[in-house]
Amino acid sequence: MGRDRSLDKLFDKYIQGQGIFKDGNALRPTYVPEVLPYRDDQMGRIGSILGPALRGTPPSNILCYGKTGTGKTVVSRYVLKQLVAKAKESKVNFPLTAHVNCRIVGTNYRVLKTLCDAIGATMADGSDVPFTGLPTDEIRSIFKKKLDSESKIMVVVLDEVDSLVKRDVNQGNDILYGLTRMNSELDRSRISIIGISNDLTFKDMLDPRVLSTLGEEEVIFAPYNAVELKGILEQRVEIAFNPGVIGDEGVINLVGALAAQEHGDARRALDLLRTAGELAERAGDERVLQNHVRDAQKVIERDAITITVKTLPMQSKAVLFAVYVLANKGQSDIFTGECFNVYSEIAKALSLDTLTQRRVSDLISELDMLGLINTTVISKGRYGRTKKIKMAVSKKQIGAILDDDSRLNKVAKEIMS
DNA sequence: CCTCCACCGGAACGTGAGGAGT
DNA sequence: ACTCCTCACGTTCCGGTGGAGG
Repeated sequence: MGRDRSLDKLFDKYIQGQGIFKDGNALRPTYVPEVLPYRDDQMGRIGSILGPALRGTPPSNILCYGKTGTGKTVVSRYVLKQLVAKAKESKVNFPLTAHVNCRIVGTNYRVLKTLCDAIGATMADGSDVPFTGLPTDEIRSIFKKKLDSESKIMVVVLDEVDSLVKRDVNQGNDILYGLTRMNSELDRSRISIIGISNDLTFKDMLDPRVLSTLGEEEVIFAPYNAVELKGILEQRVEIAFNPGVIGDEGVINLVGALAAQEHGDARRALDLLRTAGELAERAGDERVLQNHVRDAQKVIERDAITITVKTLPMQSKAVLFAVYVLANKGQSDIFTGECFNVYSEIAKALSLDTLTQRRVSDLISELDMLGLINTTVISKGRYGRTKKIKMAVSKKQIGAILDDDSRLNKVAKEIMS
């Protein structure tokens, strides 16, 4: 088989490390850099709250607030890392730490399981605590016993705690209450908790008893402004890309500007930069240019839409499909009534239950909230009052995604005619 | 100025699935 | 194995309404 010359050259670049990326991980959300710019206030606050741990005094619990991509997670990780390093260096009893993402580990049991793993708590026979099967009480006491035997202070970071409470108000409160109460059941060890939330209103859902202990200290994370975003990007570019790949100052400015529109979301900015880099790499370009960034934004947005549409319940898909069909007929003004009629046909063709118009009206509102369509309530005077519906994303894309669904695909043709 | 359309959107209720408690 | 709760998803019922046409 003959060798493809351009591929050959492309692969060479990887072998010689001459590609776009030097270390793409530096652009991932989990990366903790050596230096964290612009968050001195927050680091100082958290540091001074946790500081007493070095003298063996249990620190207060902390709640961190701020929108997505404002550095809450990375700051807490960073401070804990430094704290442990300092303690080891000074030969004092160093604290234990654990980081739990509550959006992923959503139940009491699994939170405890994560904590057990973090401190190496095991079953009586020395094997790991099982994923499931134990009564929650038992895993709780295993954890307690092990922690107490360590005579240490443990700092637990509960990332995205709000999702815990949102999923199940009662259970969420139980978990938090159980953790905060544990201190009174421990003899030689202490737990302190750092809760991270991007929802300010989440405090309202907390049980007052939980709130009073958990919210002893609060740290607010303001969004990054455009200048700060630029600084962060420059720092990461150094680590992530090979020299000269981002030659153009405009690239960073553009990424910063686009992310600043999204309330200064640093995660978004880094994501954008990474995707732009990947696009450049895939295209075989040697440098990342502004058009790669623009393309990257489109790719990210398109992926987000694809995921929302694909994960839609079947009924909602049918409603969306109805809007799509009407929009494809060249109508720009679609009203609830027509939409419902078309939906009914689709539902019949799909042998789906036909929902009532009232329910469909709610589904339409949901699609609106997801940003897939736009609706406005208007009055047609004599001819009633209704919602005017418009597609909010490109017809082509929606068409392609819905066409991908085998069930919809089958009925698509007969409906469209 | 009044009417009256075609729907909006709140409220209360029904149902089946799934989890916790016992 | 059993009941009891809770929740998501739907339904039924209904009062409310902006403005074109009379």
